[in-house]
Amino acid sequence: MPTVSSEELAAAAGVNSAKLRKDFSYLGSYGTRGVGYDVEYLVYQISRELGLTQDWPVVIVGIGNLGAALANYGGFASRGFRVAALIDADPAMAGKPVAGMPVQHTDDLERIISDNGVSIGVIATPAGAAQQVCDRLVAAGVTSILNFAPTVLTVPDGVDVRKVDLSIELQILAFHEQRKAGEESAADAADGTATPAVAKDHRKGPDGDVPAVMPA
Amino acid sequence: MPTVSSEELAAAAGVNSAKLRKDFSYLGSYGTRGVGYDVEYLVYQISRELGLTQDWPVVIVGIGNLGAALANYGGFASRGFRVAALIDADPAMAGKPVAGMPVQHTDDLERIISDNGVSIGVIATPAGAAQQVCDRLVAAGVTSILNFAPTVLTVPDGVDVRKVDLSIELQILAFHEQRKAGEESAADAADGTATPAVAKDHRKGPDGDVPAVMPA
DNA sequence: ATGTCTTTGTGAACGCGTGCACAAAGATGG
DNA sequence: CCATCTTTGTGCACGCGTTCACAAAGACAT
Repeated sequence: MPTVSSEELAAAAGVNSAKLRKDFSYLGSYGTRGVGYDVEYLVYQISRELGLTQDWPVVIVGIGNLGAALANYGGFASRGFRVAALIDADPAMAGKPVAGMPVQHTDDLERIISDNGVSIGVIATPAGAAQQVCDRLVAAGVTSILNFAPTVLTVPDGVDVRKVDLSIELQILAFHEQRKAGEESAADAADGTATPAVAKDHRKGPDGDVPAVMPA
Repeated sequence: MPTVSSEELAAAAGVNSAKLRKDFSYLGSYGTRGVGYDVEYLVYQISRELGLTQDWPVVIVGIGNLGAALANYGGFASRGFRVAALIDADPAMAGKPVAGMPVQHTDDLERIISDNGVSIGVIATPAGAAQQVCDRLVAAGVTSILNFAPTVLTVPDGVDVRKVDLSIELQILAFHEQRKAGEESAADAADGTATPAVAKDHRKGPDGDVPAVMPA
């Protein structure tokens, strides 16, 4: 029976082994003392807890470059997602095959959602259309929305929205890049403002050490 | 002179006003007691600190659907980024206009980087090509890489890499969606495993309450 | 069986970030 | 010029998450 110890996993993931064990204990995963965790059982338990064992039908609305990229993205299928439909407002797109499936027109949005029991929608439309699409998705029964459009969506309680801003990560890189450059010529010529003391190791968290508040 | 108080800003951003003031104090931004912060000056200071006032030339390598989507993305320009070049390995793509600029061939990668003084590169290639592209970017002088390819890149010290996984956000939504469904029929039939005690309000942080360790 | 050795699961301590609360600073009005 | 009022900047305390450290549990050898 192939097993892994928390120590091995922690080293691989770059985290503390105690934290890892504590996390696993929250999930109810049971290892065997003196041996470690049964790999297969552990993978199954974590997958189940994360919802990877379920089949989540999703619709992608807005089949531009980004929508097409998402439709073709291989990572979805392996994580339990199934693209149930591609929807676009452009009649010229209707019927065109993208990622091996025909694009459908926005008119059929409600029917598609309901027929496929879709509860997760992806919005990849231009900013102007996003809120309207969002409202229709929600009205049709979607309760989770992944928003790639550069707008803040308003939704009723009980609906989750996550906004993906493709430029934020780039901005974080630029932030650190700037700091690198500043370290070489140590002084901050501009106006005597001292360089703020921010944690040096910015490879830790997913969002680094960027302040909470940014200008829009 | 238009001003804002930390209280107003905090309410708008949904954070604590003391934290906001403390953050600002780290940036060396000075407000005026009894008045607040001069909006224009504050915006400038924050922009400067985040590197938004600089002009960052970036190259996008891999002009598939995603690369094209990124090239067309409007959010870059407004945040201080300038797409200096689009690069693709496919000779058939060379010269084709995407987002108003001609795609260039990978052969010229080194020259493009050096001519434009590029220090930030975006990789939107298939997984198989990513590491090789990465190595060439780094060798040519790039010190920050935004990786959209589903691979973990290996880079020398001093080079920053940020990986964007388009399915992670979707997975987080599915995780909460699953929980929503589970709350209706309260019991966890499966195997007597108790539902782990995780923070209920998952709309706070950018990465919600998903455990640190996930299967690849 | 009994002892040793490995690794888990977790109570307790530590450290850090958040939020409270207030003194200091400056505006504004009399 | 003084009093009052608003809002900043920050010391301090609290709470939470991470890490330490160890007892308990089980495997494995003798």
